[in-house]
Amino acid sequence: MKKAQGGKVKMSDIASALGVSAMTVSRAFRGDAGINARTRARILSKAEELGYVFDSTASNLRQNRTGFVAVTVPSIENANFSATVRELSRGLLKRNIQILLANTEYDPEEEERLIAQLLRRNPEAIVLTGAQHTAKTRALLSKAPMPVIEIWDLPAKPIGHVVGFSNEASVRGLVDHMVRSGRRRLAFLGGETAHDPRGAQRRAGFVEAMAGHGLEATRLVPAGAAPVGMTEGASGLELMRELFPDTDGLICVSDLVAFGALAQCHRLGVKVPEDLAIAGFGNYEIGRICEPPLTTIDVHAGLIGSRTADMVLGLLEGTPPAAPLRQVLQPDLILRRST
Amino acid sequence: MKKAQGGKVKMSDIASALGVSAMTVSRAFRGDAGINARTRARILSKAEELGYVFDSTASNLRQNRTGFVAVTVPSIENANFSATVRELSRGLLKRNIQILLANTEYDPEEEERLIAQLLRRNPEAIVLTGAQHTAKTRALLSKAPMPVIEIWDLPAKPIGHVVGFSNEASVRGLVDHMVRSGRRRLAFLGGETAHDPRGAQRRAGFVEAMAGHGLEATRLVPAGAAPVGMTEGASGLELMRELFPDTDGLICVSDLVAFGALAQCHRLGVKVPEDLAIAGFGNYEIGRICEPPLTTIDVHAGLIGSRTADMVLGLLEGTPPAAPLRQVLQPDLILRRST
DNA sequence: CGGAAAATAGTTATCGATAACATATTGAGG
DNA sequence: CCTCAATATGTTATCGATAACTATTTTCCG
Repeated sequence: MKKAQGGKVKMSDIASALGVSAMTVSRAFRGDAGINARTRARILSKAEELGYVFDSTASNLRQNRTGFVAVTVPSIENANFSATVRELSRGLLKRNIQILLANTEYDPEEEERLIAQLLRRNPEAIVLTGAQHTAKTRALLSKAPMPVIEIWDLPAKPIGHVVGFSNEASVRGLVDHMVRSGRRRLAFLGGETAHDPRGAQRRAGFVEAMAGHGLEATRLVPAGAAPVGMTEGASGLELMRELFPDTDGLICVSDLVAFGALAQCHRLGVKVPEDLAIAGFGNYEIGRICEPPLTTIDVHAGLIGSRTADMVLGLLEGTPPAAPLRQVLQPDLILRRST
Repeated sequence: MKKAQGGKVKMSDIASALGVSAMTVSRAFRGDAGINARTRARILSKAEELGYVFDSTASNLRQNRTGFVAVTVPSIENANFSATVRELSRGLLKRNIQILLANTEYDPEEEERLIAQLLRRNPEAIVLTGAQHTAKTRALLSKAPMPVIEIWDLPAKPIGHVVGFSNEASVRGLVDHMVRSGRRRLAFLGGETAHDPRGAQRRAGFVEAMAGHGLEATRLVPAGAAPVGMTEGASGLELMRELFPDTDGLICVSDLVAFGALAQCHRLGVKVPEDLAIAGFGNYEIGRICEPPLTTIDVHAGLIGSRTADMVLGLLEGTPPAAPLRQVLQPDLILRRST
């Protein structure tokens, strides 16, 4: 039942059908103040009758506004990132702004290609998850006319605005907790690759925090290339027991990895937390449900999204701020029975 | 370092800088055949020098092509849907087509609002996850000039094209397996609400399959409104034990729910599969890792995405098919130790 | 009732790239 | 040296909505 007839209905069609001008129709659609209520009603009803669909491409060109925001994420399959995207999307919906989504697959080169594509579309703002970019990406974006927001990290040299938290400091909270409860032989699982900057920061935070307690952070277990998930957690636990059999506390780069390790402990008869304390990162739903539930860091992934949405809307409506905005969120330590 | 200078660089600026026409610049950018290689090189290098960024809004208007596809999902946080989106995105990237994403939050009214918005943007195609729509949505889409594809279901009255699988038939496979292994007092957890049509179909499939074995499907346990996850699985198991304590096999509306139930069994000392067999749906990563790993149905969520991408590309390039396309995928039964 | 302000609507030009058509240049063959 | 085709480039009009400006009608006051 596709519209077979050639010409599509446009504003001027409605206008001539009613003997008014196209401009009046345009005004009616935008709810412009200076238009007679009855005229407006006639226009809207005629539009409905003709099956008119507003064409935003024309409007986009004329107004130099597109009404969407470009968003890159390493992987939309990660529940943390998708929570951010969801809240971002929900927040932007208040102003009818939509999201143009791109997956970088944890690859800065791919990110560069995607951003080059996205820029051509004139998004109202560009939101980047992560702070690791190629030089060319940085160059492109620093010249871009729209706001750029890096989220999920606290870059030392931000391109524009920032909504993030400190991965290092968050891990410190976990280490402190483990040490406080008597564990000394701590290991960290994951985050060894340059390809996963957030994981690497968490691992760096681990090393740093251990040093703060006068402990050596020698128990660093690799988990492979990002994205690492439950599968890598399970195999990683085996590797840990092989390399550092005396470990009494394990901090994992994410709850998914921690759960994989926990499940493997189950299979091997390792008691958690008696034999081994396990902590995750990210406060995924699974950490709340599994047995024992996981001690973790809640990074407030959804909040990052909603705060970003608020920041975008603020930037679009108000006057540009003198200095780039930087919003630092405080993750929370969540203590559960796995430690 | 924002571009402070007023005017943005456009094709005609490059053109006049080189003493050629804007048309030639346009041709150079699109790699048009009839253009001198040296001219083209000069244009591209001058564009680089001036920091030119192609403006697709103008191109969109003139060519009546936008280069993006609108996609609605109930929730991007669901790993199954996000896998579909990822593969869809990946597949469309081959032709530089991007995704405009919208979350319906499992609400047909919200879907209607979103689709009305998305339509104004002239997407090249519209992909809807799910087949439950309001009458107005159906009306809007059946008049829409671009291809419409419903995925993840096999609607009786499709709007346009379809890439999906049968939820009912898939659950039948699980029931058959349970019955074959001697279980008779089977329960189904979830899918009772009209708000979650896929869950409802799975539950209907359960009832149907039980009837096929001459068994009564009286053990239907509600899990609450979509989205249901691990939390509802855990509470649902308790409810099941209260309502139907003699149950010996539990089929859950998803792996997440099944895992929640499994974790609760752990806590209550219920042995799986000895006391209770548990099966999930969707083949999420968690089902492979948890202990015991879950019997489930692999619906090939990623494949749905890549097949949809192929279908979209085919529809955009070739001549429109005489009849709407309908691609039916076959989910696989995956047997693991939880049953 | 006169006149100014407010309310309402119309005209024209424009956003930037590109389709469609027109023109200029080159080169090969006779 | 000329013709015709192939190659390379230029001109003009256009996609559809809307900003900026102008014109008309109403309203409301002294």
